[in-house]
Amino acid sequence: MDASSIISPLNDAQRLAVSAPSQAMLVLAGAGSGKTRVLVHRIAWHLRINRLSPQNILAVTFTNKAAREMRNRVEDLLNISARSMWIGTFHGLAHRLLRQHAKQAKLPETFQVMDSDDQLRIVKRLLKAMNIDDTKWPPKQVQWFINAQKEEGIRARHMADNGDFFHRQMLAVYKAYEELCDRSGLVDFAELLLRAHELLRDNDDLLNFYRQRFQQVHVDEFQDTNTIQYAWLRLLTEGNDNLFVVGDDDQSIYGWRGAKIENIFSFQRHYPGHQVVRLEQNYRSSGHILKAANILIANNDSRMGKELWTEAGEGELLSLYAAFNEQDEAYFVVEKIRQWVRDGGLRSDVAILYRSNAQSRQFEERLMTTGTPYRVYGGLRFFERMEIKNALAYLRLSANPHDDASFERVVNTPTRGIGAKTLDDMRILAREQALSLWQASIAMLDQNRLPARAATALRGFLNLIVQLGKDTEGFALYETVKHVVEASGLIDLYKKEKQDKGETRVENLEELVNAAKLFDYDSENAENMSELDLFLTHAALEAGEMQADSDEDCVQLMTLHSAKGLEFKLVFMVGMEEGLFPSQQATDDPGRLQEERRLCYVGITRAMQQLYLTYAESRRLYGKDSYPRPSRFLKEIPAEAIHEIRMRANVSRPVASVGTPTTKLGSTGKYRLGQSVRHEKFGEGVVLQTEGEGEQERVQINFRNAGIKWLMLAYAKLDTV
DNA sequence: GGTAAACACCTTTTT
DNA sequence: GGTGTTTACC
Repeated sequence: MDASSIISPLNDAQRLAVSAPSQAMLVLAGAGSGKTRVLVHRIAWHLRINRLSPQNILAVTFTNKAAREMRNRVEDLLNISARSMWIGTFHGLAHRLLRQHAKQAKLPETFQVMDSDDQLRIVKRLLKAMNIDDTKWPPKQVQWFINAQKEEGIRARHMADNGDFFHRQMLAVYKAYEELCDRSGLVDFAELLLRAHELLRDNDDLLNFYRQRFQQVHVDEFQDTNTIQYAWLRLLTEGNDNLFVVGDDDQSIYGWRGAKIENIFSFQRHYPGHQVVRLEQNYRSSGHILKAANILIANNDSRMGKELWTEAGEGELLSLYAAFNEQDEAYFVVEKIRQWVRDGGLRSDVAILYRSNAQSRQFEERLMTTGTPYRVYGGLRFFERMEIKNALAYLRLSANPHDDASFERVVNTPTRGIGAKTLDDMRILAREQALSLWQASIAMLDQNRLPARAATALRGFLNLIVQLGKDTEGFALYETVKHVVEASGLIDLYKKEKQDKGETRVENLEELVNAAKLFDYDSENAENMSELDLFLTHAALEAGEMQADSDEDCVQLMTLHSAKGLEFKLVFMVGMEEGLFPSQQATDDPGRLQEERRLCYVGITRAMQQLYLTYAESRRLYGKDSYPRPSRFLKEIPAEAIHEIRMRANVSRPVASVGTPTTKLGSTGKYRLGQSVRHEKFGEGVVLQTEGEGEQERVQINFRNAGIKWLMLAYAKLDTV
């Protein structure tokens, strides 16, 4: 393979980025402009043209999926094995560094990664143990505080008491949390990054080794990096100017979880010799869609600046539909989808995108009643399920009994008579003497500090854990897992649970055994971890798919956030209302509002062929009726790119469109605009207007099947739905 | 220790 | 209004 074959499938801007000499490079890649392609070809360029070995390449992404894709595409393009190339997520790579240099990182060899659920449990427990009021210091907020500090590289010992009691308590918990994690050999997600940073920062020889090894460093989705991630990248590359970052400031939608869009600006300061390349040619969407996206995002300030264009034609106009309420909205959307399918379209080419998960319900119901297959993204993932986490806790305990998080989790699951009192005493002892719960239990048993019954129960548990380890010696991984889920009593526990739920739990545990069987133990990259350790790490670092992939052709339902990076021929952006999108909390903060606008930009640019925007003039929100105004983003999209859809009955709507909604109430107040009603003969419908009073009061109703009718309230038999 | 009632919550999410 | 979590009670 020569230069031309790496370069020829690229456009001018892509080519410029891929073939540039080694230097700091910022590639501003608009939506659908081929950013992954540029990364992959850039790596190929280094390997083939600059004759770098795969070991000299580092490539960092945010998700395992993106890492896998990049690796596969490099392998496909060059027809090589990219195994020895460090491609992975920030967390995955940090973990790898820590495993390899556990000692220098001041970690026990057996350290385990915990997920945010484990972390939250630990915080809750600490609050209780420290007698801190969890209404004034909510566990979630404490967790957030700890992670935010770590992401800024700040440890508890770096923080001064600023005299504020609230802050002092936070700090105290942070400190206790760090101690507990150290004692238990537990590392949370933020800790992976922070410790990997400290490891390189404090060990010159290590740092030099890796700086020499990684001759080219590539970063995907650079706009999503947080402080510590960027600091880590700088350690590895500053002075060498070998940092190649790809990102899009207009698609930065994770500021709320610590992503620093400013890193893009800092990059330009920190790497003065850098070059900027803009990828603006879009290969995804048609003209009107791009125009809408461009004009919308132009309302933001302090952008790097970028305008998408396409060689494809104008395409179809965007469509705007004003629904009466959320049911009508769902009805409309699903009808359009059915039409699409009738016209030969695939359901999997269709996405319904919403701002918040709660909005999915209406659409699910409608899809269900029409028998349209669909798939909802989000929710619990495989390794996050309770039964799976319980099974993993047993496995972790048998590998490392000092893992307090796992100990707490299963000490009394299934119930074995170890009650709150016993545990409380144990926690106090553990805290006072800085012991793990495991050590504390042994101490209490040795000192006969427990009533006979509790002592027997606790001894039983300790023996069980030890026995699990002994029994499974020499077992294959899946045999170990199988033995543990059975011998721990988990299978029996869930078999007894009420039919439906228990059954799926047992199935999931069986699936876990299966996952262990399929687990690909890559001993080369194992960093002297056992297969079990590696499996447990895999479970924490990669929580797995949301649900089993069905091969059925499904309509895709997801939040705007999870749609990032995906594309669909037909897209519905629903709930385009003030208070929903942009969300209420964002409306009074210009910074957050701009992030909402970027989110809208992300949504629009998901659409390849057709984009529908919908909003409801009335919506039940938290059990109350609301009459939201249409989203400001609708007004920002140029009118000439939008086609406004009229009602199905083809009657001009009684309600004002974009602007103030008519919220005139009928005199009875019973039939409000947008109210769903049922009529004996005409079926279900929606109230459009009311007029008159008392005997003369009439309502206009749009019946789903019978069309629009005026009915006298005095005679019509109407029920509210 | 398991269930039912009371209660708080209510963006977005990956590792 | 719907859901998940804590509390109260048997």
